[in-house]
Parts: sequence; C-alpha cells; structure tokens
Amino acid sequence: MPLLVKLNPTVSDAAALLEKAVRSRSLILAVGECRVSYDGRASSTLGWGERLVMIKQDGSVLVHRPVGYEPVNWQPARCLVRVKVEDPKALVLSASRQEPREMILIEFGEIGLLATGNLHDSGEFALHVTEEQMKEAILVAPELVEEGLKPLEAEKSLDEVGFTDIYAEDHLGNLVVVEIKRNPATKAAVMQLQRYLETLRTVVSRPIRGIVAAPQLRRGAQPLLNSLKLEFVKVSPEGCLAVLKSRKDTKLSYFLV
Amino acid sequence: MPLLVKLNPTVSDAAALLEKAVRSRSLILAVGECRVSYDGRASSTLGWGERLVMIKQDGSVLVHRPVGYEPVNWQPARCLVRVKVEDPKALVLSASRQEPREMILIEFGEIGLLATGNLHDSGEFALHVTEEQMKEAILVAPELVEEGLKPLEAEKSLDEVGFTDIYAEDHLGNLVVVEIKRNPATKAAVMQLQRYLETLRTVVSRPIRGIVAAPQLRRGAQPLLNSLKLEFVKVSPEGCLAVLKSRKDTKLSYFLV
DNA sequence: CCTTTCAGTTAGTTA
DNA sequence: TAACTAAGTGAAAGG
Repeated sequence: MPLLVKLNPTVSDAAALLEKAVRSRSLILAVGECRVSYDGRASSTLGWGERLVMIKQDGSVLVHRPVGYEPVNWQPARCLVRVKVEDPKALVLSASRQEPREMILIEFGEIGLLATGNLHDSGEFALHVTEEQMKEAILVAPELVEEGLKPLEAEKSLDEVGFTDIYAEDHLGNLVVVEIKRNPATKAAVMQLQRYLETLRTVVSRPIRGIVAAPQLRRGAQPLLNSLKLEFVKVSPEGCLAVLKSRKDTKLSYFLV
Repeated sequence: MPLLVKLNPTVSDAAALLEKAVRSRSLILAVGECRVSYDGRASSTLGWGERLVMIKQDGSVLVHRPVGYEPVNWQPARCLVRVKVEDPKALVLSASRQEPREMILIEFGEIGLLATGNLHDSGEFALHVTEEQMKEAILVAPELVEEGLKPLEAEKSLDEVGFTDIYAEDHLGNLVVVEIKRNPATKAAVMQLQRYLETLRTVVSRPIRGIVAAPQLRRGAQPLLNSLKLEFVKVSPEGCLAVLKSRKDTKLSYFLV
C-alpha cells in the first residue's frame, strides 16, 4: 500500500501528482477547497467550500461534503477524468461520460491534503439473508424444516417484537410453531419460543410442537431446549437464499408462459 | 482547514488520534487494511483488504473499496462511533444505531494514512432543471409545447402526487392538460394523465386534449398514447434551462430571491 | 412520527 | 443492449 501524500501542495505540484495518478488509475484523495458544477440529466452548482474529493481506481468520482451519507456530486465508474491548469492557480478536474452525456467540473482552491496510491482489495464480501427472507423461504419450501410440514397462516405477532415465526401442521396433524433465527439461537430465543407456546396453549388444546429454526444453537441453548421439550432444526441463511432464488425463477417463468 | 495527518501510525497512535477525532466529531479518513462485519436489517462480512474508511462530522461512516460508486459498508448519520483497542494490535471501530438496531465493526490492520480535521463548508448547492423548473419554463414560454398555447392557471393537484401539470387553451379554444416529465415518459405517466383527464371530463364538458411533455417516450408508451388519443411533445430540460437562463438575464432579481 | 414518493437514484438480472 | 427490479436503498415531503 504505497501512498504518495502531499500536504498543502502548490497548484503545479498538485496538478503533476493528479495527472500521474489519473494516468495510472490510482486512488486519489484530495481534501481542500473546491467548487463543483454538474451538467447532464440535470444540472447543479456547488459554491466554494472544503470537501473531500475521491477518484477511485475504476474512474468513479465522488465529492463528499463534511456531512451527509451521500456524495453531493459524483460520476459513476468508467468516466473520462482529465486534469487541467487553466489560469495560473486554477486547477480544474473534469469527469465526463456519455450515455447519459454528462460531466462534472471540480475547480480546486487551496488543497490541504492530496494522497494517491493503489489499494489492493481482494477481500470477499458476503451479504447474508435476513430473518424475514428466511421466513419467506420456509413458507415456500417447508421441507427446509421438516418433510410433510404444511404452513397454516401468516405470523401472529402476539405483540412479540422480533419474533419471526410460522404456524404449521406436521404430517401427524400436530400444531407446529417455528421460530426462525438468522443468527445462532441463544437461550433468550428459546425462552421466547417457550413463552409464546405457553400463551398459545392457553387458547389451543391440541398438541403443539415448538421448533427453533436457526443456523445453529448457541452454547447453553441445547440443554434448555431439551428441558423444555422443544426442538432444533438447522436452517442456514444460504439454503434459504437458494430457495428464494429458485422461486424467483419459477415465478418469472409463470408470468412468461 | 487544519488537518492532522499521520503516515503508517502505530496502533496506539492511531487509536489516540481516532479517539480524539471521534470526541471532537472531526472528519476522519483512514486508508489501510481492514475487515468489516455488519449486522442489522441484514448482515454482511467483508474480508481483509485495503480500503478507505471515512467518518464524517455528523457521525456517518463510509467504507469504500478501491472501486465502485457505493460504499461497501456504511452507517448513516447520528450513529454512535466508538474506538476500541481490544488485543494488542487490534484496533476496532464500531458504529451503531438503533431504529433500526444495527451496527458495523471495522477491524483495522496496517494503516497507511490517517487524517483528521474539521472541514468548513457553507457553499450553497443548487440543483437545476427539475420538473418544477420545466413547468416554470413552459409557463413562461408555452411555445416550448405548442404555438398559440395559453396557460390558464396553476396546478390543480386532484390528489395526484408527482403530477406536474399545466392547464392551458390551444388556439382553437380547446382545453389542454400538459403533463411534464423531466425523464423519458413511461406508460405509468401516460396512464396518470389518462386518469386525470377522465376525472376532469366528469366535471368539464368542453373538449380536452392531453399532452405529455417530456424529453422522450419510453418504449411502450407510444402505443398506449395512441390508443388513448393522447399526444406527445418533445420538451428537453436543456431547452427549458435556456428559457430560464434568458429570463434570468432579463429578470435577474427574480432568481436572486 | 409515520407513510409515501422521489432520486442526476445505482446496480444487478434477464430477455 | 435495453428493460425490469431490488436496495441494509437514503432523503424529502406530506399527513
């Protein structure tokens, strides 16, 4: 991670460093005064102020104000970035693309920090499925929990917060309550299911089974589960994801018939 | 713009600088190795790699990989940021919020650049040529839509949200409703105009024309337009901007309000 | 405070 | 390549 860093560079220094970095498609960070104009799908102007300008290694350009999640101005990847020194002391950076045809112009004033370098990032990013999605998947493919399971109706919350559950019937006709956890189920989760079942048994006389569906049981949850005569079924977010994907496919083909 | 910059800081140096910056709610830039985990509405993990971590002055946290417009992980403004040095050499940054309850953990490895400071940005941001402004332009220069068109009155919403429209009379005295879209008009836009006209025709007996004024028609909108006997007129944001600009020259005071 | 709608949405997927 | 859809959407506007 060799970084080239300049503090309070002159215009010519900054221009030289920027041009080199743009050519080599390095990451560029510039903290300093600038103003920005944009023209394309819409048009905008941004007066002078201190911001962070970031040019990424794929050519995307981001102008960030000191507050706010979103960049105030930007340009997506694969745009053409150019550095110009127009008048003495006027360093301008342009980023343009076509389709749609648009460009942003960033005029710099005093720059406090200019840093460039090539970051190496091969780390894997994995976004996991949500509890709600796991529930969806189990409703579509109840065999993820147990063969012969038939979901009865949608969630009845009982004012329980964070309780993702499914009502179902097993192949013997027993009522089944499935509590879904995306993360390893804790003793608290088991107790939550237990309280739910207790409430339910005051209004339903038929036998009720309680199943915790989660990727695994946290330490200490298994003994509690046994003593309460509840059950655990391993259901992984990944397996649910696969079901959701396949369902998407079938749904799509249904509409295309 | 006093910036505090450290190159290749030690863990303890980095921790000290980070803690101070977090307390004073300064902007923080950290370029270096990290891995990230997120848990909340969904959950995600991101393995080791070199990234830019940015903490803004409102507490928003952004983790940017060297490519891509969007941050790979983030936390919106007003979240609680904490710095921890857990094991020797393990610098961890956590950013959490509730509603929804979620948090990200950023564990740092080698840090190449750490910069903090308070940026001062009072520059005004103005986005031009919105749909509203296109409406302004057409009210000023109705010939953008049709020669002889005379606007009658300002918008009557009819509970329609997002319906930017103009009432007018054509040179034959027909009532004309113009629906303005800054982006290519979709079938939905056409249907919206149609529903509007249907409602209008229940209370007005004279002939009414419906015109979609947009830079272009999205695929599929033209046949629908034809079958409903509606019309399309190409009106570009650029043309509207030109009108607004020319008006700006003549009536500068209006825009300075 | 909650819901709805917009965005220079961006990004991914599929026909 | 173009149209469609989802997003940890975020942000603004209206009730």
